[in-house]
Amino acid sequence: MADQSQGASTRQRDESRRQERAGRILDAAAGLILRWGYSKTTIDDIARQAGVAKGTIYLHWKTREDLFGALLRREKLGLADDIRQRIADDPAGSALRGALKHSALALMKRPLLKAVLLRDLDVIGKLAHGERNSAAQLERLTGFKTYLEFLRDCNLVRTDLSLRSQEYVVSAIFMGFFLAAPLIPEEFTLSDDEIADLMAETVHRTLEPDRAVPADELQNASHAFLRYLNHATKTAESSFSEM
Amino acid sequence: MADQSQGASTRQRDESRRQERAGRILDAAAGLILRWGYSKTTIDDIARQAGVAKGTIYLHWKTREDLFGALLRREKLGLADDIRQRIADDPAGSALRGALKHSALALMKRPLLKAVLLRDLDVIGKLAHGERNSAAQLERLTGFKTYLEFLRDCNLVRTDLSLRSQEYVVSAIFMGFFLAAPLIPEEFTLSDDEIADLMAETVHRTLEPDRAVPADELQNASHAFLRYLNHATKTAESSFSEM
DNA sequence: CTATGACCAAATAGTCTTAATCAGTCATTT
DNA sequence: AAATGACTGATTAAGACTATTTGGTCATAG
Repeated sequence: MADQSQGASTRQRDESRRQERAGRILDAAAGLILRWGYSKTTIDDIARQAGVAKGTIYLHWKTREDLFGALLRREKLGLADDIRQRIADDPAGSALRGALKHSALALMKRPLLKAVLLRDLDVIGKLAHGERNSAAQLERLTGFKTYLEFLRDCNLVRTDLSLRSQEYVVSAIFMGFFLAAPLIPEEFTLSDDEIADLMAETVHRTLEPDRAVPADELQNASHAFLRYLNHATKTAESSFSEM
Repeated sequence: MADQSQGASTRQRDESRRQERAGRILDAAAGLILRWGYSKTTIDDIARQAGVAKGTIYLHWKTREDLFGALLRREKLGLADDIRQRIADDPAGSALRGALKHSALALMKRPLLKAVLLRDLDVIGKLAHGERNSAAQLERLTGFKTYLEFLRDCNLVRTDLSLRSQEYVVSAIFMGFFLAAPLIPEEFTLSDDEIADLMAETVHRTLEPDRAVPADELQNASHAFLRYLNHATKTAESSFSEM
């Protein structure tokens, strides 16, 4: 006999409906967590918001933490996709400055990840806590390091500066432009796009040589960054920890 | 008659002893607050540590908050002095980059103010809380603005960038290099001096024109920054609020 | 076979009472 | 007059107990 009782397409459809429902649940969780914070968001709330019974949620994830882990993972993968999209739409700006600018802009549109990055404890609670120097974060940074090393080999960033320093500079600029916004009095803040552009310019002037870069080298840089993204994506897929 | 019962020199000596004792008390408070945090530091602790009776503390300050206000004020004035000293010792590096570098280095040596800046709540508790957008902070920023405006007038910083953006860039760089250190995994951090130098270089390459600057213009810049410092100092003297 | 929601144990929040601590005062000592 | 530390009232912590909530399960319905 071919199939027991259901056709392959049925099984497939069931699986896709399942995925869609999982997505709805995660959507509900994301919305609630942003509105009420991590610790105040209960499984019952999520079930009600998603229009499923509580038990259904446990058909998808074993524990509450698994659910939030999946949510963060989805956010990270989505972020990586957004960045890839932006880079694809702007191949000219794919050197280091472009990578940072597009990452920043994409990140600003993801309030959950923004909260994680800014360690906005009201929102994420202890979800991403106690993992500050987690293996994943380290791996992410070392992945970034190989990207930077590649850029150095291509002379797409200055080489008269140690790799270590360069890493610190990139991190500091990225975090600074991000963190400054909420800490500065309102009347001094700028729009997301202005911030991203200024960040890009800062990185450019500080770390990139001012020679004109041929298009094919930009392609290389672009590919290297995509490799980094893919690497980061892979580690995100297999781990629960924070950014 | 001349004096009632004590000579002027005696009165003077008493006053200086008084000042010295006030200093000892503030020293004790600073040490305890750094070790145990603001909320866990009691007046009794401070008195014991300073070797005075509790009542004596109230001969100097009306309330606990007054004491901590005085402590913060003293720290701020000391910081300003340190910065002035550094600038005086390095007149060549007194353009914007030097101002930031010296401010950063001076600040790093003042753990209490560093905690306030980094909003290290474990240390400062609610001491500097609820004043985020305080009038003092605003005034400080506007004071900095006039400094920046002066630098623009002298062509000591780029003018092809709005003042507003420039302010944001300076803030972001300053905060970024500061905040990155504790958030980055240990094996990626740098020494204070390295950080300050990188910060200075970043500010230089991002905001300063690369023309060679004559010594007399540097003098001007130096004076302008000292004016800003004096302004900030004055507002610190008259107010209790945070940095 | 899937989805549900009543159900349970465990954790959390709330309530009340008691004990301890602390900021600030002031009578006493030096 | 200056300095002290025992004292006080008010705030906070601790504890004991109860009520509520919540993560997770599972027998049942569809």
